[in-house]
Amino acid sequence: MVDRPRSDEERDFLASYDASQFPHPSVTVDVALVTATGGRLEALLVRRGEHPFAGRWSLPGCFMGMHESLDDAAARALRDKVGLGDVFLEQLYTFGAPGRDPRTRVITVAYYGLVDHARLAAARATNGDAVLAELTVPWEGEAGGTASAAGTDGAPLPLAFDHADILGLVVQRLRGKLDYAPIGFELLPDSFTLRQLQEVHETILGRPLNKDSFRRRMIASGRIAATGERERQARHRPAALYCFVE
Amino acid sequence: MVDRPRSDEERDFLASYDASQFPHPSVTVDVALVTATGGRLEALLVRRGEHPFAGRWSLPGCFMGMHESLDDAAARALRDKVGLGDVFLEQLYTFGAPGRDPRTRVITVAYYGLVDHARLAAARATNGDAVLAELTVPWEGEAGGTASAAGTDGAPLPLAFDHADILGLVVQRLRGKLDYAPIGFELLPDSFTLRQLQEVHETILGRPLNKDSFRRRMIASGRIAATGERERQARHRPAALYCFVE
DNA sequence: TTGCATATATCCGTTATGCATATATGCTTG
DNA sequence: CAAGCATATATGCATAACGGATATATGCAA
Repeated sequence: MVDRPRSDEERDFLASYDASQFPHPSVTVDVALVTATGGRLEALLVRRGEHPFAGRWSLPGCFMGMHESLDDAAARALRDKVGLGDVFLEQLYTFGAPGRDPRTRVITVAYYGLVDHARLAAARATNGDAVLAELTVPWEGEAGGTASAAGTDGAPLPLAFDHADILGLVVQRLRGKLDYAPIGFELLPDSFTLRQLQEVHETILGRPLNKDSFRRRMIASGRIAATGERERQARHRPAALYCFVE
Repeated sequence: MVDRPRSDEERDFLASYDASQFPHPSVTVDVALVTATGGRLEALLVRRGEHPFAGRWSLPGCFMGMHESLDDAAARALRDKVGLGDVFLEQLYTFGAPGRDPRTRVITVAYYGLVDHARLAAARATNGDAVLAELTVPWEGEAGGTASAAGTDGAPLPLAFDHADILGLVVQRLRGKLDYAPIGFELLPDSFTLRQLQEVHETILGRPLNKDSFRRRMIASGRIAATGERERQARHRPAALYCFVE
């Protein structure tokens, strides 16, 4: 990181610095892995086997290592707990309310990851403790809605810690970034039709979009390019396939 | 926070939990106090008297207390180090690269605060170790530019830790949020003219804006209301004064 | 009283958008 | 093999947002 010449005096200071003189909070990283499919937003949740919140559902996460960056810790949590690598991952927000973890003071740096549904479903299938939960987030009542999670049978899944707040903020962030950041593409496979992209946008925003205007905006945005291929196996005129560029 | 009935077993688990079994990083909060005036973006920096980075300039900050929220810690840093309260304060990003602090592993939760220039200049005046530095941030080269700070004489002010990155991200965030979040108003006194508001926007964005279109957008936004008062002491037709609503 | 400098209002051409309509095309079905 | 289906793609048009120019208003200074 920052590297510069140091005086002898500063070297002495650093050598005698005692970091343990004050109590330190624990720091964790939690990752909200989100995907969109069939008009639904889904997140991967893992069942907690141990206290606290044993039996409830939580985001995959881990304690920070002393020598890794925050981004690396998030990627590690994803690899170790979900078995996924090479995922779009971005820091979301840091949650540190006293009492959010009943064990001790724990500050968590929340990340969100975006994956296309097929990959996430495959990753979930190899993990017996994980589910893809459907997210419901009301449109922000100023404070920003908290999320509700439901299983495939529609039954509500109780969440651990403040993870409902984290998931709520993820969806809020996606809604806000959608039209100026290339995040919709991360929820689709490498090539996709404009209709698929529109469905992803509508799922995140929770409202229908005008088809023509959406097509025009996307094509004019310069962020997608036609692959020359066409959709297959559709029982109607096949749509052109596009891919994300730049 | 989260409160729910607990089993005896869980109570036992919590009672015997030992948080000190693993090493913990230190956690700090840093606040980038920013204002806009005369076409310049300025941030309040304090001179570090002690190692590490003694003599360099840094953001006001403090170590996290064990029983306060992150927001409370940021407000405390502002109160204790700058003497300011009742400031628009929002979490920005958490920086935790290993080695960003040569003492030990320190993760910092960065906040940004927005104040009108008169208030910030007054606060600075009561603090001999502080300066208002002019910020220069190139338009994001993807990774997001780092900021350069300069004193009133134009001389560059060397920054401590990774605070140049933090300040760079602040400006980037302001640029991104400016047209959908009410942040411009936070940099002005309670009542202001449309030209002042436009200047703030132009300062943050770093480019001139169309005057008529800006007026129309602001008035149509419903976020400002005419106070009925008019500008005074102008050597031309006085502009109507507006205030931020809701 | 006159002129200055800027605020405020009006007008207009261009562009983005919502909406309707027309045409194209791979697949399915008889 | 032909007709029909369902959706993609293209075109046209009314409306609203926007950039830009022009005209008028107004407090202050000379």
